[in-house]
Amino acid sequence: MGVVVTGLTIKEVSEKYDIPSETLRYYERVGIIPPVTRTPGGIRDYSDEDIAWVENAKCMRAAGLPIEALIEYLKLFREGDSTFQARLDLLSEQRELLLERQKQLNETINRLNYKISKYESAVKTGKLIWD
Amino acid sequence: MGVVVTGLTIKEVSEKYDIPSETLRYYERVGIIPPVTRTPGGIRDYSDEDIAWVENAKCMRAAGLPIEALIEYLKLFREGDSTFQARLDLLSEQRELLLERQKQLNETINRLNYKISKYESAVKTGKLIWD
DNA sequence: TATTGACTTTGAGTTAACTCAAAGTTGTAT
DNA sequence: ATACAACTTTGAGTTAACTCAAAGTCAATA
Repeated sequence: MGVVVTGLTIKEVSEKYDIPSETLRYYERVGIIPPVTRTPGGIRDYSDEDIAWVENAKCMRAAGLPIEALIEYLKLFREGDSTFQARLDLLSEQRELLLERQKQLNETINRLNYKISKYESAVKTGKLIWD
Repeated sequence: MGVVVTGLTIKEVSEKYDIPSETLRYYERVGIIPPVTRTPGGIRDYSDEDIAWVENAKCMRAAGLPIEALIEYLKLFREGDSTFQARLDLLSEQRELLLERQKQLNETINRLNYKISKYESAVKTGKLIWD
C-alpha cells in the first residue's frame, strides 16, 4: 500500500487519531462509522470521507455521547435526505444533554476550586478551616 | 424514627438526593462516605455531617470523578491533619482532569452547534450543504 | 516460493459503577 | 403480640464500551 494513491491503513488511522485498531473495527462493526473502503484483497483503506467519520466518532465519544446515539445518527444519514429532521432532533437532544453535563461540570469545578483554596491555606497554616 | 431528634433514614436521604438506597449503601461499603451513624438497633440514621458527605459524593460522581479517587480522598481525610498536602494534590489532579473534560465538551458542543445549524437550513431548503 | 508480520473475523473477557436477589432482622401499627 | 413493611448483609448479575484471543488470510521481501 503506497505504490498507488490510496488512503490510510487501519494502523495509520489508529496512530494518527490514537484509537486502537480494535476500536476502529468495533466502531465499524456496530455502525458508528460506515463500512470502510477496502483494497481488492479486502483490507481497510480509509478514504478522506472514512477518516472524517472516524474524526467525528472520536470527538463525539470523547464528549460522552453514547454509541447508541451515534449508531442511530449514521443509520439516519444512510437513509438519505428524508431524515434531515430526525437527524436535527437527534443532534439537538444530544446537545441538550451535553449542556446539562457542562453545567454540572462547572458546579463541580467550582466546588473543587473552593476546597482546593481551603487546602492551600491549610498546608501553609497547618489548620483546615471548614470542610 | 422521629419520636426524638434524629437525622434522616436511608430512604429519606435516597429521596432527598435522588440516589437509590442500594447506591447509598454501596458508597458506604466501598468508602466514599464514612460509616453512617446508626440507631441502637443498627439502622442508618444520617447526621448532617453524613449528609454533607452524601452531597459531596453526589456532586463529584455527577461530574465523573472515579470512585477510586473518592475512596482515596476519604481515606486521607480519616488519617487526619498530616494529609493536607496529599489531599490538595489529589483534588488538584482531579480538577485538572475535569478542566480537560470541560475543554473537550466545549469542542464537541461547538461541533454540534455547527452541524445543527446546517440541519436547520437543510430542513427548510431540503438541501444539506456540507457534511 | 516460503517466511513474516499485519491483517481478517468471530466471539469471549474485562472494567467501572452500579443494581438486584436472597435470606434474615427491626420497628411500627393494630 | 403479631403482622408486615422497611431495613440489614453478602454476594451475584447487569450494562456500556471497549479489549483481547484464537485461528485463519494476505502481501511484501529474501
